Amino acid sequence: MQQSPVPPEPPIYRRIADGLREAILSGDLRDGDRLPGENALMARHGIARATARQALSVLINEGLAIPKRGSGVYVRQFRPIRRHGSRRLSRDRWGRGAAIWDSDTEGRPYTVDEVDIDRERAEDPVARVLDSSEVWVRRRRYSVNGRPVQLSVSHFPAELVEGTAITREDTGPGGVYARLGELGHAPAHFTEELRARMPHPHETVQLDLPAGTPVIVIARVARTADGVAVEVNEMVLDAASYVLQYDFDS
Amino acid sequence: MQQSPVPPEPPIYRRIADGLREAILSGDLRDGDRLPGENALMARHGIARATARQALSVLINEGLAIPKRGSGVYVRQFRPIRRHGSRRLSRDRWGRGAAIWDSDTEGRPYTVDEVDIDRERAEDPVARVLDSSEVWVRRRRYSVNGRPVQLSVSHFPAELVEGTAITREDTGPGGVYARLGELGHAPAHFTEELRARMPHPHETVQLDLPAGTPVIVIARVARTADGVAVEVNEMVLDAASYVLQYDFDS
DNA sequence: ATCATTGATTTCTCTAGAGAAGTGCCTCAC
DNA sequence: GTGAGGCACTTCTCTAGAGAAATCAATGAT
Repeated sequence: MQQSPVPPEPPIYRRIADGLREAILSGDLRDGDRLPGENALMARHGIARATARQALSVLINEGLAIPKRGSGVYVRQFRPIRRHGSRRLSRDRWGRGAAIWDSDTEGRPYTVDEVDIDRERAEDPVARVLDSSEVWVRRRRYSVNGRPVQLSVSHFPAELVEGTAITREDTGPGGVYARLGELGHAPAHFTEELRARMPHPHETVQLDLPAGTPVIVIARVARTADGVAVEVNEMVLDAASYVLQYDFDS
Repeated sequence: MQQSPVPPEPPIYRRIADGLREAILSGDLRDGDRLPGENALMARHGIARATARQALSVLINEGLAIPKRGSGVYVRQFRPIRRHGSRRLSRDRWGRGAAIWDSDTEGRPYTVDEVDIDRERAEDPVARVLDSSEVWVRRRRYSVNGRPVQLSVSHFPAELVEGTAITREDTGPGGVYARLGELGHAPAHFTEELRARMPHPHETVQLDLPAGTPVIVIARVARTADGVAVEVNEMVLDAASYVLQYDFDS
């Protein structure tokens, strides 16, 4: 026997999800619009509640819709912030309007929600890169317009920054990089390693992420002109809130 | 009245999911191990099938587990490829062992699965950046070890590349960039815009993605030394298969 | 006018059961 | 030995129903 020549048609919940997705992607349903809810889908298609929920959960896990308990299911909106890798190269040499993706022009105020500073024993990869078993750790959460968008954990070699403003909440003008400069260890080279994955539960809570939202994880290593690593910074970004931009030559 | 002082304990399905996640993240369950399935969870916790499924679906949507119909649910593995942004800067100046995340050392063979070349009318953002309403489009799929990992769609201004090898399947030695160089339009500056999101259905099919896997979308613009855009390349990467690395100064 | 309460609507959690469909192993015929 | 068939086990899809919990608007009391 050959393989069945009829492509088996997809299950009900998927056909319903496909229809709704089509409506969203085609623009029939726009940012913030209300989708037909469980009851509406049950009535219209003559299906059980669980099946209607399954259809909606497809869109929710795809990040296209957001459920609001007691209210309804709504089309999600996407209005990201632009984050530049290397500032030095990305100055408006090639002007505006050249971007592929829309993004809110800078100018939105970043606020630091939570700060937590500690001296700790360094974990393995960090210890190896910084060549130091003890580190000062600065944990912060950033928000824009009241919405948390980024978690950041910076590590510094303990002996290097001991007693400086880097170990205090207020790092002074210019921030930690200015302080490192004063110590004769100004960062000159950066390496950013970048991944995307689904968030862990504590990240979901701290960033207030709806289902279906990945996070972008950036591990940045800052080095002096001599190649000595002076900072390891692991950032966790709400992927729906960011467009990252990197510019380079050659 | 004050707010309820008792934090309401999470629902059953979530407590079960938390337990399993703990086992995975702590290493009790390792790559490829089999998780307790629906029947096991039903028996052990005295719950209905739907509730057991709900617990498992949490882990599946988090990308921690992969269901295999007729067989079981298994712990997912993560062994990414490293992709370098700027080759020029990232030469081993700062040696090996300095990376934060493990990744398979290069050397794995890329293969191009599918190629599709067409002359088309350019869509809006591409037309604006390339300053050209007609483009040649090269669509490709890349695989590593037989697994598809990346989709890539390159756009070139039609008048610029008309009649060259860029419009043919075999672009010759050095690829499209060598051909652009021969035309006097060698790429010198690159801008990469980068997002992460859940995949669209056709991406799920083409990359054979399990649930809970985000994609990384990179829009790269290549420009000549004069700042003229000569290529727009939109890439879609399986996020579980990649670590991206960018190096820059200042 | 302002605030508390009520009620309708909505999503969320869970039970119980049933058949379909894919996987993998074992047995039996050859 | 080797292959075919069957069987147990697994995930997948769906039905029907019920109560909990959050939201939102309207109503009523102050």
